[in-house]
Amino acid sequence: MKNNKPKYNQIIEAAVKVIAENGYHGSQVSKIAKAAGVADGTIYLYFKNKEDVLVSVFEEKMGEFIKQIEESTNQKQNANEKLFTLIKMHFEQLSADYHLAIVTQLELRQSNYDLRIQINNVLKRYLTVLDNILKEGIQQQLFRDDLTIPLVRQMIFGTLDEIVTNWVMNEQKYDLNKQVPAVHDLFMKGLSVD
Amino acid sequence: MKNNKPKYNQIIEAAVKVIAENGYHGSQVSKIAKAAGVADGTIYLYFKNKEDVLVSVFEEKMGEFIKQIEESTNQKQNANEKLFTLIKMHFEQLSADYHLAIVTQLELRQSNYDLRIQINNVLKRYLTVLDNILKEGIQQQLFRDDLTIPLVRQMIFGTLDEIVTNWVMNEQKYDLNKQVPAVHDLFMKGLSVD
Amino acid sequence: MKNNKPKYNQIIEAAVKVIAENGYHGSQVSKIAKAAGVADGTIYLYFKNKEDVLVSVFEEKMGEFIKQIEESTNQKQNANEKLFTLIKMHFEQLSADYHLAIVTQLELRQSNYDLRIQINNVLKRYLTVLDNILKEGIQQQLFRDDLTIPLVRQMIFGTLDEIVTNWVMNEQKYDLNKQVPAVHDLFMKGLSVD
Amino acid sequence: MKNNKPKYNQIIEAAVKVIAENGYHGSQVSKIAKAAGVADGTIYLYFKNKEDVLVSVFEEKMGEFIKQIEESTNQKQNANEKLFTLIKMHFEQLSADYHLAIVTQLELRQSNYDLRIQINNVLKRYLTVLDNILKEGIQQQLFRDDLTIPLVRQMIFGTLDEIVTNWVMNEQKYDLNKQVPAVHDLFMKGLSVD
DNA sequence: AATGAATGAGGGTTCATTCAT
DNA sequence: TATGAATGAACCCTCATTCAT
Repeated sequence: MKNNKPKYNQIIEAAVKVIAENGYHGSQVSKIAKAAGVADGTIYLYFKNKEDVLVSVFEEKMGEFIKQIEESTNQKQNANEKLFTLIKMHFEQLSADYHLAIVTQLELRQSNYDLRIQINNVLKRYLTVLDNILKEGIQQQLFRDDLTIPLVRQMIFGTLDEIVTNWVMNEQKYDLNKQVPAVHDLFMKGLSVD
Repeated sequence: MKNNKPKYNQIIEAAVKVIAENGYHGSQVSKIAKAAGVADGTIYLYFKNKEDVLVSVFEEKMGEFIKQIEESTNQKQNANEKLFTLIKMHFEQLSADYHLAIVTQLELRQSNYDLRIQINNVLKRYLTVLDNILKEGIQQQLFRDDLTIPLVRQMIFGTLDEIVTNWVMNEQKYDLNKQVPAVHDLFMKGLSVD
Repeated sequence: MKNNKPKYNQIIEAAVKVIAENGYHGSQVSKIAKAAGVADGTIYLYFKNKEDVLVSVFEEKMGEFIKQIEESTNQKQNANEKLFTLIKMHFEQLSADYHLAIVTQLELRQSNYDLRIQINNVLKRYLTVLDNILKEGIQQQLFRDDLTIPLVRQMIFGTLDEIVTNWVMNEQKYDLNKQVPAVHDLFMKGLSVD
Repeated sequence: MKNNKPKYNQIIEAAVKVIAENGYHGSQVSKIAKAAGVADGTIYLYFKNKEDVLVSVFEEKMGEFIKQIEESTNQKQNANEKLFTLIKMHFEQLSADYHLAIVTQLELRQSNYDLRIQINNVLKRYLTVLDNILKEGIQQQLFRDDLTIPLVRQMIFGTLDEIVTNWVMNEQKYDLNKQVPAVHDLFMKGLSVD
């Protein structure tokens, strides 16, 4: 198992730090290696190439990110609360990890098409969580039954992602966590007065 | 005036085509020049450097994109219809220009931080249009008066952007325009049953 | 005749100014053209190529420089006075023309081998003046008759050139003209005590 | 230590050869690398950039050149003999190294202002040797005590440099070493008959 | 397993020169 | 004569990857 090798994790952690501090294009393999305390060549004993390092960063970090959301939402009984928890956990985790937020929202987006395909694969698990909450909400008659699930999923994910990106680009000046109720309320009630 | 110079436009059009077909990192200056039917050096008579070409592509294309949305929404009387028109025009224009959709949704996002800052400046006009519709809707008592405008704006933009990006990444297999009423409905009514 | 064309001289004068202010490598044809108030292409109506401009600058300016020295030394009766006058005129003329001194001592030396060959041709007239003074001095029994003329010529030219170059590189902080008697004295008497 | 790295010296030697044979402007990094038997990128493991290679060539070669002169003159007892030895060593060393003479006398002078500043710094050691000989000569009452040392230093250096440059530009057709006594004699006795 | 010196392909940009007007 | 827009060849440097030790 990859993850049990200590150097593997050293490299992943170093990569997050280096990318957050130097940007995607300022993160040479040699810089990551140095930050990880290994030789350049050692990177290639644990990763196929540089792209594999970046994908792995995303997989490891987003895997944990999604796992936390899964576990937290599972503890809630109804879809409404689950949605609230998902939003809360999404904002909370990225608020808590300064480096990670920069890396996922800004830097890894500069990767090429192929890398983004792989990133999307990782995100599928997140989208599945969302889909399940939506289905459950409809069954529980908390959500409208005429909703197109993929569309709603895109709305929710697009919104959360946009909000976090804006927050990161504004140098994280305000408290993201305070937005949770308003965002949840917006999803639930929409714009209309009645 | 920049725009009246035919070579300027030739280069812009060539850049869109080359970037759409070769990806951001596969779009060398020489490739763009060849596609535009000019010499490499000619690029530098019209643009400061390669980045300036890319910024200009975005400015010209998104400028027109936003102008169309502004004009169309201005012809509508109430905020509800304006929002509908905005969504419709957003999807319509990107549906209609295969290359442009790829470039704006996928390729230009791979640009570095500085370029993305400039891209965001161009998008401000779009966000202003959105903000004005929202303010108008609240005044007209069509939208709830407890809405946080920046948040709603982020929701709408994030959603539309995510939907278009998904459509492009799915190789534009389905008809984006058919989604307009559902998206509009989603924004208006939210998820709740009542 | 080249010299009667006003544009020819405009370009020469512009070249001296531009090279003095921007250095050899910062003096593009377009910059010289602009300073001369002509179009880039016009340069090529009066000069074969850029190198020809630079050679012509040297020819024109050094031609006048040497002519002044020839005329002044011719008015002196003996070789000793002629040598004194040559040194005086050499320093005087370069002291008086700030731009010219920079161009001849520093910038044109950065030219390539071929250009320097042509520069040396221009300097031959100067060296001939020197040789004649030396021959005359020997005939007049003012100078030792065992002198090797080419060697002495190289000593005198090398010395004057080195002194002026040092003065230019020290940003012309001291008065070059005050050095004339000491330099002349040095040439005449050498280092020995007796 | 730089000098113990074999590649460092390979590159220096290759640079001298390439510059001597192709001229300053014909000496691309790739050409130097090829001549040194290393990859282009290897140059940048040992030198900051191309200019650093050229400065280092001058530092290494002139450093050795000056060291030889220092050691040889130190073995002589009086200033007169030291001056003779300095001239002799100056001519001897450049006579002995065909490539080096071309590089120092012709090609490196085509470098830009910044590089020439650094070259001048290297030469300061040579000028100090000269100054010390002059001071010693005055103390020993072998040289006139009314000499202005900087001026005499400029005369001697300017003369030697001009003589060697002429010899190189004449394709080294005559024996430079035979000139030593005459040059020394000229410095000592000057031009005057008495 | 680990090292790190060495590799070498690849591209944005400048600028002397040309030529249609 | 004069223009100046257009040309396109030329080059330094970076950095992901390899491989002998």
